[in-house]
Amino acid sequence: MGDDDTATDGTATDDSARPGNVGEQIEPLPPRPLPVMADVARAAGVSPMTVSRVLNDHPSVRPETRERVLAAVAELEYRRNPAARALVTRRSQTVGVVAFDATLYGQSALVSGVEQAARDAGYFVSIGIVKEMNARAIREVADSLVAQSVEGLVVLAARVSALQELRDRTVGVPMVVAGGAHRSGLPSASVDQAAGGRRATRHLLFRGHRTVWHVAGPEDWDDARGRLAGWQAALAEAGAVEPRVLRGDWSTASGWRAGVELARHRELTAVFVANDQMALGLMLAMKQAGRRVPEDVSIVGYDDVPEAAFYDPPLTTIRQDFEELGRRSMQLLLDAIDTGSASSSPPIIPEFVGRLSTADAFDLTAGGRR
Amino acid sequence: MGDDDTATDGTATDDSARPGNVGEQIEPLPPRPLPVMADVARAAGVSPMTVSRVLNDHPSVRPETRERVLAAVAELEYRRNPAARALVTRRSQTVGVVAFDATLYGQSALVSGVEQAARDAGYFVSIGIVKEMNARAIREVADSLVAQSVEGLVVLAARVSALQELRDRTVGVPMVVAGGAHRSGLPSASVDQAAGGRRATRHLLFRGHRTVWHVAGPEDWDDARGRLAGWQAALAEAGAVEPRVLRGDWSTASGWRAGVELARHRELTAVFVANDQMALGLMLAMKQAGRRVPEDVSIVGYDDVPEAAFYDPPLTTIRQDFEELGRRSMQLLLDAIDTGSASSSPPIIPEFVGRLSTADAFDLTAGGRR
DNA sequence: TCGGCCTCTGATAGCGCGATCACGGTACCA
DNA sequence: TGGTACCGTGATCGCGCTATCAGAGGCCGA
Repeated sequence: MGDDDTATDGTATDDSARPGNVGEQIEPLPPRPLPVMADVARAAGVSPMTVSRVLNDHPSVRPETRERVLAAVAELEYRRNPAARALVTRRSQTVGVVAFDATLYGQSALVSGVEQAARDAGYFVSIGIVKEMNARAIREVADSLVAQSVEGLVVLAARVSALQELRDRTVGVPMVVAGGAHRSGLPSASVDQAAGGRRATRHLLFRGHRTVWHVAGPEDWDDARGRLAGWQAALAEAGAVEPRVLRGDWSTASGWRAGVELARHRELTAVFVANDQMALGLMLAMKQAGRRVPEDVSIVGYDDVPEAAFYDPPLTTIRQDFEELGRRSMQLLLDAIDTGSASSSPPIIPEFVGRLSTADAFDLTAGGRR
Repeated sequence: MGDDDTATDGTATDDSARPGNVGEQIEPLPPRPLPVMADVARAAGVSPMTVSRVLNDHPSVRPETRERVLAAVAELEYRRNPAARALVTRRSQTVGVVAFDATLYGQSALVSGVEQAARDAGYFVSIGIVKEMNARAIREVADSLVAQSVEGLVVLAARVSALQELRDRTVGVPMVVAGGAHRSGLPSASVDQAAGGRRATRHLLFRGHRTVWHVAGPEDWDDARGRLAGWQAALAEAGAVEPRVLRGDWSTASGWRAGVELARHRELTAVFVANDQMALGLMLAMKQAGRRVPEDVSIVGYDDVPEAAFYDPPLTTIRQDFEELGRRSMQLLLDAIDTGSASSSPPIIPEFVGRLSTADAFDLTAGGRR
């Protein structure tokens, strides 16, 4: 191929089996003769500068000149070299996205929204996925993205503790958080989780349930905290007793475990679960324990994943518009890139979606079965 | 794309409020005084070239010189400018991923696998999401990624027709397909879908079911074709009659619709569904129609999404290792980038996961209900 | 008729890095 | 001791593009 692989020489070549860090061996690819701006300029009979102006939509170019240039561009199938462009403009036209476990529905939906908004704005999206959502891992990924010259970062719904640490030691580019980050002090676009939690809980209370149990998400996720706070607020305003909180980790399995535990509480008639996946697990555990949904136990989930309408029974839940959230985050980031100062956008109010997993608490009010 | 938006001409300056395409006004960001290689060189008392060599792990640098340089790098928090680097090496260290609806479990899991493998290899991942999986949309996104100088592309499990068209008009960089693409002639890493389909079907036949119905994925997805072919093969080798194929679009809703239709066939006792989501919808439809799972109807899904173990009943399914598939695709792509010639890797054999959605066909063999 | 100004275009000079070649030094052999 | 072989290092140049400024030409009003 190309050539070299400079390691030749070698008496003591130590070059192989080197851990993949800073250096990495970069062999130039065999040069394909791509046209450059000068080629276009020649073909169009103008100077390279004029070609540049045309491609940048600079106003002061005569229409016919522009035409000639564009014709030459099309003819040669010319494309600007983004590296050369980035070198001189100091703009990479790229933003980074830090995601946690892209297979979580919320995360992947956010990625979609962010990607779409970025594309619309002429930006590329470079993605980094962290296995564990702690500050060190996030920082590591964020740094690598920054090293790649992203102009800004979107961090997808992360742990509060991690965000706080991120806020303290800046990464060098604007950063926004998609999803809850109220307490982190970082600019963010978010959903009003407390409103969602309140809505879910009120629905169950209005249905006649004496109180509502809650299976929360991990303690240090802002989203989880908001939903929990909303649940507490709704119980308080109704004068209902607040049962002990159970914790899950968003996974279906953790919801099932919570369900196994909750099924022992025979007096329980209503549960608000902090996401749909956990609600699915919880419903299974309940049914396995002989408690029917919704006849014996009413359940409300959160997110409205596409499958939720087809759970058995179809799940009453709170819908978050993740794509919109992604778009807003991106808009915030673009503003921050342009103006240098980032702000937060007002929270999106989530939407109640009534399905069949909740029922009136007839039995209780009528003193029936329990 | 030629690009342009030639419509300018307009005597009057029409430069504001222009739709965000090629041109985009690029204003330079306020220059932050980042250190450059010369700064490091000065600090270390060497020439820029030596700094470059150290950072590229070039062998011929005296260890103590290297130390000095690395100390200076750390001191100044120097990071190489990737644009400048890319300009001269002609390597962007970036690969593109074209995904279709990132919220599909398979797609997002693939993204995870690809990202991880790319990161391990020192590459960045730029993502493009297509709304519709046709050749035009894919090509558009692929072109934009190529315009961004990605060194290669991974296309996630796409439609056969789209791939064929892609193969014919090359995009200019190596491309591999993650997921089925046997028939497309493009290099790919894939799962042996036929083996999976056969396994699922055989399981049901061995359980005593006279035959097995199939809810397939979209006709022009290679994955869907493979599973269907495996199903047909298993039926044929067992001498079972082959029922009419139903089609879904991978969505839970489409599975439910298929279920509504299948529930009318009272003689039906076993269904192999081409993915778990559709299986979920189908199970609900069956139950709504009064057919119990698995007592009346046995169901096998495909994918083993994390929720499948908590469906009601827990779903027997075929597990695909998406992350491994993503890694292999990336490896293939890296090979293609290095050697210029792409190959396919041997298909991964999916794994059978037995759960509770399938039962022996007692009734049938005993001539019982139907 | 001329100067001034606007419109359009081009020449030049980097952006920050790595490839190349040249060069001073040391080690080694005859 | 001289020559040869490196080894480690630096000077120079160019990657492809855009910012800047200068300049050619045309238009207008004085």
